Amino acid sequence: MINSRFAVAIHILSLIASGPREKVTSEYIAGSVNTNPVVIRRITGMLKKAGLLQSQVGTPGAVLTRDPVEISLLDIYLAVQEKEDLFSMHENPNPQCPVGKNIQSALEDTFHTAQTAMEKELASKSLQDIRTRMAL
Amino acid sequence: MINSRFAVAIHILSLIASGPREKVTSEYIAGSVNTNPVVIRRITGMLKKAGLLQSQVGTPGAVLTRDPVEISLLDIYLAVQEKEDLFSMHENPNPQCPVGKNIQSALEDTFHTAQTAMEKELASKSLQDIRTRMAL
DNA sequence: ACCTATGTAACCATTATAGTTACAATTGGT
DNA sequence: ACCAATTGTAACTATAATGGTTACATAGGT
Repeated sequence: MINSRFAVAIHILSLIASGPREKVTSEYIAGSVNTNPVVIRRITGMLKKAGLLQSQVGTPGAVLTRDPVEISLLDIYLAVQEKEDLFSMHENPNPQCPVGKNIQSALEDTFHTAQTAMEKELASKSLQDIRTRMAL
Repeated sequence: MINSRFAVAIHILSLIASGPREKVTSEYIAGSVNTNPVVIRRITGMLKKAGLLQSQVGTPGAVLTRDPVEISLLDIYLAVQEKEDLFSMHENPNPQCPVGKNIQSALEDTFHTAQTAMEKELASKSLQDIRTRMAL
């Protein structure tokens, strides 16, 4: 199961896209998400590192670096996910066994295809699409 | 990240599809997967509950209930996944806030679409496809 | 100077996962 | 009838990821 950072990140970016900068502090966002401000700042840090927003110590709030139409859900997803593989493999299957020897390469390709199908779907939706769905 | 039970389950079913029944004991499978026999029996239990294989206390091994061509990777995936949602949501966003109020329903649909894209890909591949890739 | 906010580090509680030990129940061979 | 082997589970452990929390250094705005 994919962690809730993705959902929270979309929530955060939606707020930043809407509010005036000074309003969307980590404190304020935390109030909307219903969590601790540090959790927000942690995720904000990931989004910043990915180049999706800008912020500064001492200056309240944050701003998007580009238009919500230009931010795909895949951009957001990749920003907050540390593992780049969606599926896990078991380590060290027995190479003496025909199945153990070949299972990994066989699965690698299949897993990659499935992951790509999901990511393609995320790539086709923008932050603005989500905002529109919320009637913002 | 999706747990390795899925990969192990495919491994297990591949062995059962190949070997003669008496040979593919949990002990033998564990040797190929490189783990503990109980881990194998645990996953085998899930696959059995999903109707993908048959086994009996006292009788070594297991058999598939249908042809590998008729077992999709989605069947296997669903058999070993307990949560049916791929994406997590944050609980209790603030209903006083326009975003907090609408984020969940907005994401629900989007997440569902992305998950479906991935599952559709898994549904299009069979256990036999994997076996073929392993040259079995 | 003072207040407020960001950015991090450090720590904790909870949960999922995989591995392990132990054992009851059942089958088949002798 | 007995024994060995095997499945099916329960229970426990270790590890890692996650989210929440406290604490604090740093920077801006008044």
